[in-house]
Amino acid sequence: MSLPHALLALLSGREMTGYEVSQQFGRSTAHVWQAPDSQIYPALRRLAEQGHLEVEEVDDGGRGTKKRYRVTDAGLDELRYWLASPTQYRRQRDPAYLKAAYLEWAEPAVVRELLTEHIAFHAEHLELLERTRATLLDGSHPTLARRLERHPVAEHEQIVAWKVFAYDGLIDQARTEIAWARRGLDLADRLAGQVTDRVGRA
Amino acid sequence: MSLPHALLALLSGREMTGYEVSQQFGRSTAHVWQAPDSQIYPALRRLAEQGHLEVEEVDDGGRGTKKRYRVTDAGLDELRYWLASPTQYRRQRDPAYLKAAYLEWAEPAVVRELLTEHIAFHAEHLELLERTRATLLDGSHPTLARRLERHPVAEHEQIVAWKVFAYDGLIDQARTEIAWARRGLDLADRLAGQVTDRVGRA
DNA sequence: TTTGACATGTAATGAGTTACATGATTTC
DNA sequence: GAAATCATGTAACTCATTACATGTCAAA
Repeated sequence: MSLPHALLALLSGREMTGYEVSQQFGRSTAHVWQAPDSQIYPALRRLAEQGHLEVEEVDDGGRGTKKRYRVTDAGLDELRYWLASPTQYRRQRDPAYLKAAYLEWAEPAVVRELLTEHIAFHAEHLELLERTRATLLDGSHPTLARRLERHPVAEHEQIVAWKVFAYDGLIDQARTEIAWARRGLDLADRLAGQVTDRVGRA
Repeated sequence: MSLPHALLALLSGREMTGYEVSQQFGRSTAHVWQAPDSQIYPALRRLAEQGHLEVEEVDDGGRGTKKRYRVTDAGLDELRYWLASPTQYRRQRDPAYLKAAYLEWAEPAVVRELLTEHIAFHAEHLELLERTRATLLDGSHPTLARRLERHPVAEHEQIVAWKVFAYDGLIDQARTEIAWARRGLDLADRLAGQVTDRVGRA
């Protein structure tokens, strides 16, 4: 149930239209919380109904109207309340680890493909995370830059530091996954070697 | 959509009643895939309807009947098919990391509590994982022991190795989380120190 | 005698996914 | 002329969660 809080957190940086929010959810916020448009637009409407967001209808030059959302004081209170309430850890559900525990049912080729794809997936993710982390530090992250404008300079270091901290954790996670899958490939080789040995001796 | 596959994987070790399955989902399988009873019983029924499981009604001495489920050949095929199909990586949705990225909105005391709880949660989890890993290696893991009985000795090492591999990954994940949150506590101290400095100088 | 294990679910609700709908404008 | 971007959703469905329901038996 954190989607509304993810939206409040994102909009705490600056006001945005629904479309901009959905764009951010495809870029920066996506690293910690992903959601499709079909969840975002209704969630924004509900937050507005609850008074956590303020809506302004903006004319969009002939092609209809767009809605600009701004966090209200009640919305900021809700954000702080959520940060202070106990974190709801989600149930463990990891398809890759579930598969890993039962790899005795898979052919060696399947095992290798699975682990290779695990590495590829997280390597790509890792690269993206590292690139984004760099933009946080060199000031070229547009959403962060706009966020900082609204805060006194004394607070900037703190704001940046927590964002970098979050990315550091995600980067560590990705590296952990890659290292694990590499050890899995080594294990696959060892197990294959043993089978070969037995066949050779027979 | 991996719950049915988690059930097939678990039942590939030996036949079980619905209750035993739900017990295992509270113990060994839970580390990679958790589900409540209300999901497990209907899922077992659906797997039986699809022919992936075989049901046997067992009289339970006066107190009704229980159902014993056994994986069919079609069920094993489905398990192998699932292992070979591309892993569906789930959308990133981590409340702890979402909070971390916006900790500038939280009081220092809230930050510390959050990170301390993150450490406690994963430390407890880690301990459980390490204890379970040990039982896999010393032969005292009951579900694994029963699974091995049904396989030739030559395959035992392989079966155990993949289970241990999965646990090793989960253990690394838990350690990564703990290390990350510890660095967060250091960061909180550093940021608090700076505020104190400024106040001191003023 | 009450607690916990055994045994199997249903019902209501909420969260999340996939596919689709619509139409303008800008860029290649 | 086609593709991408802007802009906002609905509808149908599946998956997951929480709470509840029901009754027996064994052990403390």
